[in-house]
Amino acid sequence: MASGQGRVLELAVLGSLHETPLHGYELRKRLNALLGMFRAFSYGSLYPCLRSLLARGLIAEEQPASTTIVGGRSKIVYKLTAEGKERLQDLLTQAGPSAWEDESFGVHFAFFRHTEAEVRLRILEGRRSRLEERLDAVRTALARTRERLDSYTLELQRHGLESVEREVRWLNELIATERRASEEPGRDTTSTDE
Amino acid sequence: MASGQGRVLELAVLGSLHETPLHGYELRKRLNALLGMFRAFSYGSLYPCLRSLLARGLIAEEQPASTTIVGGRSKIVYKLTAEGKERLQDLLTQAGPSAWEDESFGVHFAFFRHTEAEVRLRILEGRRSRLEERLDAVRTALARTRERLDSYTLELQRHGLESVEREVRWLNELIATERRASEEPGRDTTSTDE
DNA sequence: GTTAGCATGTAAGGAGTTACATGATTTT
DNA sequence: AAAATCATGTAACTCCTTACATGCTAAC
Repeated sequence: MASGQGRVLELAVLGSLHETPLHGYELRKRLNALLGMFRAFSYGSLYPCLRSLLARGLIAEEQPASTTIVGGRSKIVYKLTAEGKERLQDLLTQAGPSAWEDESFGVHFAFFRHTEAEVRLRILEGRRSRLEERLDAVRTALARTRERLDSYTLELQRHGLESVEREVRWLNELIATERRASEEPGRDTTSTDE
Repeated sequence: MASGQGRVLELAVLGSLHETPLHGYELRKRLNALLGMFRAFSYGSLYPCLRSLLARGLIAEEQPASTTIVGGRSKIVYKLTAEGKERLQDLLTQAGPSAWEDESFGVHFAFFRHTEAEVRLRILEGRRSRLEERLDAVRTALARTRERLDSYTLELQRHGLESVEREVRWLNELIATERRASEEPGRDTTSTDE
């Protein structure tokens, strides 16, 4: 009964609108260009989400200042309200499973430049432990296996392990970079918008 | 109204039970060991799926021949019926989007040794085109982008592209291997069970 | 003039998760 | 004797997709 649409899509929408006002159709294209490698949203989820956000006062329709008014059913351009910005900050501050699970990590990462350095670090580390747990679980299960596995199963395991290991190494680099940046007294990386 | 649970889980269950009869709890562990890098199933989906399969006559309870009968609520070991084997073959023969999308590809691949060589090839090629479409879409969208992207967004794009490109290369190798095997007049790889 | 793409929306349903409820069995 | 883990199951809920319905506008 929270509101209808999920937090991942909500974050994606609020985050995108924070950069620039957009209408639904283009918003979806942006999102799918930004996150296309990880997930894709359909109109059937986007429009209801926009409605919900509008009803909750987190976004508002922007008056088209002498542009794109052609008549009939035109674009509805949405922009973030003050409450929407607050809500966005709130979502971006949450460093928990809801930030580092498969479905959500990409979206959270995509808006890292609006996220505090501390939170960024905790999310990256959280994701890394999540993946390492998974590696452990599969590796120990594999070690306990009595029967010989066929070549396809083995290949799938090998490829899966390798992919996850690669992501762990990627995270290691990102974490190291974050640490270096936060210890460095020079220029700040805590890119503040506004 | 098809039956309740989805085809992916159904395939995973039928495929596992084809190797050896199992009870729900262990079935889940097997599945999550086999597919743990790609997805994980919970009991809340597994048990209803088993009930549905039982009701449809695709699996049956195995009589515990003088073993593991302790009293009260014991293990319920399921085995594949003749209809279940047919259904499994049916599912394994379907080479369409339902076989090469993200959620299903891993499961289909995991049981490739029960799949005909021709179907294997079409699934691998289908997955490859799917990923290439995705690459194209994201790359052209990226090329059309006017604004400069921040470093996190760029890093996400770079990592995403690289991961997908890696999977495409992996698929290329697998496809080449399949082709070589099918042209080779020597020993067959069309591993028939039974 | 018709296909393709832009633009918005809804209803129904699919596929699974979470949280709960229950109890046996093994390990510490 | 407490804690962990084995074992089965259900109800409510989440989140998203598919398919549909509608109409405008640009390109060919």
